[in-house]
Amino acid sequence: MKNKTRRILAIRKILEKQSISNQEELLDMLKKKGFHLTQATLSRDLKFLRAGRIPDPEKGYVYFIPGGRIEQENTIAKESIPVNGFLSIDFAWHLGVLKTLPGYANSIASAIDSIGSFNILGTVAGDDTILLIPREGVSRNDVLNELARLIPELAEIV
Amino acid sequence: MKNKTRRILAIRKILEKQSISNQEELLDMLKKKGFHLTQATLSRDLKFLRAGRIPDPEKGYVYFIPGGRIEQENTIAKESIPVNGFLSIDFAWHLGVLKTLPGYANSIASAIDSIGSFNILGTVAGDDTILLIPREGVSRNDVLNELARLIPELAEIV
DNA sequence: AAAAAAAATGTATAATTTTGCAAATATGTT
DNA sequence: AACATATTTGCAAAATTATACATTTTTTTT
Repeated sequence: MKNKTRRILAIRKILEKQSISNQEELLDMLKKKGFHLTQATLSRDLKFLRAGRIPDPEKGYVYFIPGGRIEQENTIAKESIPVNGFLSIDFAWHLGVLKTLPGYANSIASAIDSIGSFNILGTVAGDDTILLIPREGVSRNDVLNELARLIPELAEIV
Repeated sequence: MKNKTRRILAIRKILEKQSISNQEELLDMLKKKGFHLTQATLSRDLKFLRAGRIPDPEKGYVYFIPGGRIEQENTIAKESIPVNGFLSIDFAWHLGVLKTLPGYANSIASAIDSIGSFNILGTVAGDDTILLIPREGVSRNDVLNELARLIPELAEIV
């Protein structure tokens, strides 16, 4: 099934970059890229991707993928940003969840790791979220106090 | 030629209000409204209007007019935008673990974040896996219900 | 108003896309 | 591994959409 996945990603990439006006055309491109499939499968792939087709003055009709989510994220960022990108922290059970500006999670997480706190077992960072795992028996306040060394804003709420 | 104009407007109005999945269907509606035309003309009208068609979980395929109802839902939208690439969800303890197609985790996670659910504290995305942290006291079903807004497939199992 | 030009439409058909079904692959279970 | 389940895919055919061409209708020009 890895095949389908790679293909789907390739299709998305192609559609985002070029103007494709029918499936036959896209099929050729995919074949040149080494994918082996039929038009029927391609039709299903496009459905899976929710790729639509819209009339176009130039090419007659053109396929497109709705939702450029990735681009939107890029524009949202970089604005009223606190220097370090930290946004908030919450706890659920024993876990801490930090929210950051998109793309900041890793650097903040690694900063947290670097303080080598005995109280903080480790962190897992995504793009804009950090999962923080405290050692057993460590209170939320303990964690907040540790973090306050890195994140001044926290000093106020501890 | 006044005819064409009235018809074009009627088509636009219909497409903005209802989900039409093919030209035959739209043709019937127009005929009931007193317009007399063939599918060929309708095809030309749709091209004139730049009306596109995109895959839809409900009706298979749905026509839309750029700038109209669906388009807005898909682009701007505070409303739920269906996401692609979702594969499965499981729970371990209080944590949800979503599997996605490779490379999709981040976009789906960010879609989840964007609905701003009080129930969902945050997510952490890898390449094809998302860790979802619910707020304390939130049930699995609560989470599933939130997610169903983004992932139509979930509506069935909730 | 007649002639010429342009636009709109239907018919028939071509082009394109979708899908039912069966076979092949892959995944999950015991 | 062997069996059961589920997913993916190709093939062929159906369904849908687009268009070449001829004809009619509308608009413009004289």
